[in-house]
Amino acid sequence: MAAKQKSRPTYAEIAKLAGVSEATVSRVLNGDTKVDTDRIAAVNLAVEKLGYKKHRAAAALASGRTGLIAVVIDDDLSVFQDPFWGAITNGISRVLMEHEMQTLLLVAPLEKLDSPVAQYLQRGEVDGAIFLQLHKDSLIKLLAKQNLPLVVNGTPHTSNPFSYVDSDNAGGAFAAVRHLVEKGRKTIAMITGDLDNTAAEQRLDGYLAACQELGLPKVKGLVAEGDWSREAGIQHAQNLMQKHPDLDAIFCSNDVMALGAIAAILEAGKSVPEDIAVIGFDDSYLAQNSHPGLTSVRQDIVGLGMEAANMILALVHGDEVHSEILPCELVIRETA
Amino acid sequence: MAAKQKSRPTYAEIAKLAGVSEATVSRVLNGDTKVDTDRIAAVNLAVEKLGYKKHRAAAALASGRTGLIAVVIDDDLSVFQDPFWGAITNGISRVLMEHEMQTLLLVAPLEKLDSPVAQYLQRGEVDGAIFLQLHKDSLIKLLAKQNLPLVVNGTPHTSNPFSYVDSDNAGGAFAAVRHLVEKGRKTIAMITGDLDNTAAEQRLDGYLAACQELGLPKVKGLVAEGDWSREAGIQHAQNLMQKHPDLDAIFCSNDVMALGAIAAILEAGKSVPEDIAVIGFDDSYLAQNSHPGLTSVRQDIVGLGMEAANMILALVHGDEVHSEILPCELVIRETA
DNA sequence: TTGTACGCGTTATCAT
DNA sequence: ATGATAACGCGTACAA
Repeated sequence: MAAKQKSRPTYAEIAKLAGVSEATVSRVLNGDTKVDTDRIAAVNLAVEKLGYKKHRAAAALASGRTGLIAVVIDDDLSVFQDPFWGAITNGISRVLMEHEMQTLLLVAPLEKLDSPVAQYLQRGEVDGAIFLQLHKDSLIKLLAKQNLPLVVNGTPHTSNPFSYVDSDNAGGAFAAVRHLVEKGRKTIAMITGDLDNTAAEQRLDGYLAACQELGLPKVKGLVAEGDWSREAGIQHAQNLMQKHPDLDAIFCSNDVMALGAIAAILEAGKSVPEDIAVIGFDDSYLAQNSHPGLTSVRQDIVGLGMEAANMILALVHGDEVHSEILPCELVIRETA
Repeated sequence: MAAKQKSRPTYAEIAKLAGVSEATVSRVLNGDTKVDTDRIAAVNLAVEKLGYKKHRAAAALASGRTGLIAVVIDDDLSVFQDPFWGAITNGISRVLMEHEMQTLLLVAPLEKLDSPVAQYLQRGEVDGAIFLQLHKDSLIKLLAKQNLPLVVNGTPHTSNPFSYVDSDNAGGAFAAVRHLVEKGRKTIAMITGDLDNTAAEQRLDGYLAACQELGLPKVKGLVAEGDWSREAGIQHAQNLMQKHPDLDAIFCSNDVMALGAIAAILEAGKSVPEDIAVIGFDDSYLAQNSHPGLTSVRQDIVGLGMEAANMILALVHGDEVHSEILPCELVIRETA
């Protein structure tokens, strides 16, 4: 054994110093109201004096609660690059720490129901789990059955009663199109994300709703399904320009495709935004550092994380929660 | 089966099923060699049959080891956007999971020695810690004194014997300058990062070494100290172009400043790379999605994480480790 | 090599 | 409201 730790104070010492029983110490430290005021003070004083900190393993063993919340990321390539995870995890972690809970990071493929992560979650080693970018609902259905508190980032496919947080994707898309219309654009195309994805779907819905409500003429072939990649942005922008010579705006479901589209437009000898305006989605690092500056729909990613954390805390506490939709904000730069 | 709380199997049940004592079960499950082969088999069979998984809290309480490694991120704004931490954390997590260890994420400001994170780490609630992007060495000095296994990402300022992982910043910078020279560039400037930062320092060293070894004429004022920001890239590029009309290349200490420099160059009516070549550092998302494509020095970020994890595992195990420097690779695109 | 027995620090139940 | 005291599940001296 690596002998090292000078042994920490325990309830026994606090109890002795405060002149109460260990049970009372426990009550005070766990916020039990039915304790005499003087004794509460005495215990707190002793805690202070001894520099006592609760031993989490012992508490976990006795109570069955670990003080750990899992943040689960389905391990695919996007994780390596997308700053989204950093921001949302930051928001989660911040809130959890305020509540003396810790963030356990689980990054692994989730395809199978018997994957290491799936097993781990079923083992009761965390008090709850927050899923980021869930590809399939099967795992969370299983976990929900086992009464593990769950929060999902992004609208789930199923209408099952999962609590989730999400951005107002439709609203953000609507705002983008409205801005384009206000700028006098008439022929506005959209390059969507992978439409298996609910966010992509919602952004398309927002675009379609805006087109209709704002009285844009219905033109066929203005919507192209992309896959979030730069290449998709390039390809679809080229196609759209060919088929619609009067095209004067493209709304893209993320910034990467928007930058691809801009590259294609410039390559074709047209200018942005003079000839064709472009709006992206996410207001990512990319948008902020692009030249010309990319107009984009900002999500409050840290806010999503904080909401998710608050929800999981409520669920762990046994409270009811309702899903949260956070508003988006259009950040106007030079491309639209 | 309508039992609602299917309580998990414990040593008692395994012991009974395998016909051995609980102590023997413990020995088998912890890899003690001095156990009869037949009994090992019997225990393993029972474990399999019962679907037993160790209760980590109980093990932690009894052994003093938690099975948790903290990944500590000094909470500043960069965390929100920089994809670096996602990649490195991914590498860490992957390796730890293979060894049945979990990744505990600690994101908070570390300025003070008595910050919540600092206290947490001193409380023995993790078996070790990996520090990402450490600004000051004071905290790790304190923790090292308390024998907490530590690994730092990035070269520490102090020459204290901290184990660390880092990219070969100097080597990467050297390769960038060599590439520029090979392309016929004569007047190569550098915009550094904040030189308090060891990575920025090392990249500058690599640049200076290359200038000397490759026989570039010594010109004053070709090095500008930036602060990693886009604005720094813009400003310094403007200054450099003014002061050095024959400037034909700029090497930047990160991609953000490189993109800022490119924007400034284009704004000044010059072309990239025809008039002035630009190389960044990190080969980030930004470089990969920029237009024109940014030539940049790639770090093996996931590799850094994996190395860090392997090192901390060795340290926890009581082994000696030596710091690791991973090579960088120049990714050539259009700007140089 | 194996088993006994106790300890780890906290929580929760049960009397009082 | 308070205090004994029994779990919680595992690790490990010590004995055999």
